[in-house]
Amino acid sequence: MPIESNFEVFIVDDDPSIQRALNRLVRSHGLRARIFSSAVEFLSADISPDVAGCVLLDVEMPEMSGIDLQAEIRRRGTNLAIVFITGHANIPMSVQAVKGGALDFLEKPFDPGTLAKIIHNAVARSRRLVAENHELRRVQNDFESLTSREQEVFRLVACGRLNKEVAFKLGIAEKTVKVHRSRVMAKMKADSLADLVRLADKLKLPISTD
Amino acid sequence: MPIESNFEVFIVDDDPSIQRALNRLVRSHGLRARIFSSAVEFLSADISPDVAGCVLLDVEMPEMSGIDLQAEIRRRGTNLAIVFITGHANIPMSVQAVKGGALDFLEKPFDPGTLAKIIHNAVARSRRLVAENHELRRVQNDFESLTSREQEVFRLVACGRLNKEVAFKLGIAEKTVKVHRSRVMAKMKADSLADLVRLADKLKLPISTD
DNA sequence: CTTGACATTGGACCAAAGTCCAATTGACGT
DNA sequence: ACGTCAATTGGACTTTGGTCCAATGTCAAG
Repeated sequence: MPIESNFEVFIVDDDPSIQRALNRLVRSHGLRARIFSSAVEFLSADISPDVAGCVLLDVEMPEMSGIDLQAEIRRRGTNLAIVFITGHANIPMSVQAVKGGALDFLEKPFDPGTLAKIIHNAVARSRRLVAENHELRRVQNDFESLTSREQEVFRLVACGRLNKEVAFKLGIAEKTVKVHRSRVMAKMKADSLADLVRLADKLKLPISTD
Repeated sequence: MPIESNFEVFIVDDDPSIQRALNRLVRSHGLRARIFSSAVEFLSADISPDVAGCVLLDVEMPEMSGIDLQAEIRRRGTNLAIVFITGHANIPMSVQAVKGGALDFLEKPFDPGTLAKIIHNAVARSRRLVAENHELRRVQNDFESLTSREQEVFRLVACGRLNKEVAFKLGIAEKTVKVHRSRVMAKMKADSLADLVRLADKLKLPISTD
């Protein structure tokens, strides 16, 4: 199962022989791989959240462990799928890794076919994450382009409030609410109230009933 | 940290000495525990989705393994948090368990304090699941109380269609759509369009733009 | 056959939302 | 001081949505 491109594989392992072995395997599936010998080296590559890819990660490395690197990768908001590949691991480690969102956790030596399947899943997951994240940032940008008043109106309208209720809560005229509201619709690129509500949910705007 | 009641702990292990040990530990936290010696015995208890609780589960048991039981528990739609506790486990097992949604995976002997913290998390998770599930079923019931026509109107309205558009799509008068629509609002107990949209999303009604 | 649920529509209105055009007031930066 | 942007409001409508009451036709179950 050859995987299309625009998907990158990052190999992070301090053992050159493992690097080569993984690299060969990855290439045999028609994928490019970038190789890093340490966690910090990988982090310095500063992968954009727009990149779909997966990280083949060794748990035991000097300086920063794979588990720590995973946390840092998550913190930085990349959208890569993380697959641990390791020689000497224990249960708590693997549990923490998977609980931390790792796609899988393989022990060496591993079956090449297994890795192939996992990479296939990684493609699907990472691409989905990239797409969702991209959409979320678009929505967030639009939201930030709203003036603070428009944001208030947005929130209240998304809670299902009538224009007159919004007006009362904000102490302004209903007419003014209409103006803000229509600007909100335009700036958020929503072409129906249903749309707007879904955008509000994506932004996790607080939904209060009061 | 004593945990309030209306939370049940299920111990599933074929070793009586382990059963007793876990039971003591659980009771010391002010919680009742029900003890089962096998997976099938536990399944025959047929736990309702309304029960908040956690299962302390041994992986290695005759007949049905803990992992298999986990799958069955999930399939049956209970809302219990699952915690594996085991003596002889391996990495693939723990990975599969956590990927399958287990809250945690402990090796014997385990630190009692660790289990206490885990049970605390289990309380939070299971209660949340129960609440969410309860709400979802309420919404599903309401949805099923709609006539098929009302369901169609619901779907289209939740997509942001105007009454006149819905009318055109269904080949009926706009007036009729209004009637269905107001019945939908009443039956779904939605008091605003925003509400209705969120209910549609909970039900995962298909959102088509055509 | 009768009853009841469901789908449909009309008329008459009222309420809510959306649209143009126009205008005033403040704050902020150049 | 000038220009721009944000916030505000009015007037005048048009469009949509929602409600009440009433009525007709279908179809299946009792």
